Amino acid sequence: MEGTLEVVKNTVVGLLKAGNKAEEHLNSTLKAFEISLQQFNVLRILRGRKGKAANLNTVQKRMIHKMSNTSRLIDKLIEKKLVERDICVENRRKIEIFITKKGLQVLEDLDFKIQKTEAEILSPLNFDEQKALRALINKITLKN
Amino acid sequence: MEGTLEVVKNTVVGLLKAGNKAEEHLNSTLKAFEISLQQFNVLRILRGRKGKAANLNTVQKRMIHKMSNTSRLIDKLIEKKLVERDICVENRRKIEIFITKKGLQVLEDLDFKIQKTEAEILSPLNFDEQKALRALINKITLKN
DNA sequence: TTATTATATTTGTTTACACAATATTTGTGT
DNA sequence: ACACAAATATTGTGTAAACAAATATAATAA
Repeated sequence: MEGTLEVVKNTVVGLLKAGNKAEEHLNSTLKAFEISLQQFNVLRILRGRKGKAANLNTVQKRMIHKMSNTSRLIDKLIEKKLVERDICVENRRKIEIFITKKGLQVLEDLDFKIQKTEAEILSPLNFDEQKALRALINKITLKN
Repeated sequence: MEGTLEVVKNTVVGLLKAGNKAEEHLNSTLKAFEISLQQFNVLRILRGRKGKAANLNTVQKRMIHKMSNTSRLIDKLIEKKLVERDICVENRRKIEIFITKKGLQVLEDLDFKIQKTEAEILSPLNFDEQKALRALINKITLKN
């Protein structure tokens, strides 16, 4: 009979491995574009805002990696002219970030390749299994 | 009707987020012991060898993060006297790494705390769900 | 044997991360 | 209004990561 502790441990280790494997896959796809997964993710968040700006705080909360210096990540995207940064007029502590046309273009160029990579990552699972996995993962992530 | 692409994308993003969340949890538990998750993982791999040495290659293959410079990670563990390194006599290219008594002691001190953290990570799931998650994740990880 | 190729690990270097400290602006209480 | 606390973002600094290049040993072929 399998012990509870073992299941927990193996599941967590598996989760870490699966996450890292997915990350490696995606990073290797993104590498040709000289863009990191974190940067890509921020771009996608900004695209999701449909033109509206987002302040750093909001971006940070939605990021995959809860890194502490999002400022510098944004700096890198600005250097590449993929996003722009303004000071928020209502609250001058905040800044507003939005994606540029070039940023949108880069995302468009990437979309198909990333879709393919994502599909590859989940290829061992059929559609129902993918949905099941997502449901389980959401329970973990959304709670707390 | 939900599109396939959306499911794939959301599942992958969820996987990344869940993995990173778990990593943060574990790292914060390990922080007090001034040991990183990667280092901890290597220690657990070595403990699993029950005294037998492992060469770097083997360790690297079992690691969660497929980082390119495991040498320096081992250096850190040696500095802390948690592992030792010998040159393999049969094949002097290889090195043999094994965990010290101090390393085993540190792991023992950590075991309960890590168990608790792991349980916390999976706490939104009941036992059957945890097993289901593990099965799905294993399919992803073991393939390829 | 000698040259060539493959394997295993280490080292150099650039870049990114973690964490703390520091502005800067806003909100609150007296 | 003023002092003090909270919110928001940036910067400084040490450490670890990514990636390539180098080293050392072993295996193979000519």
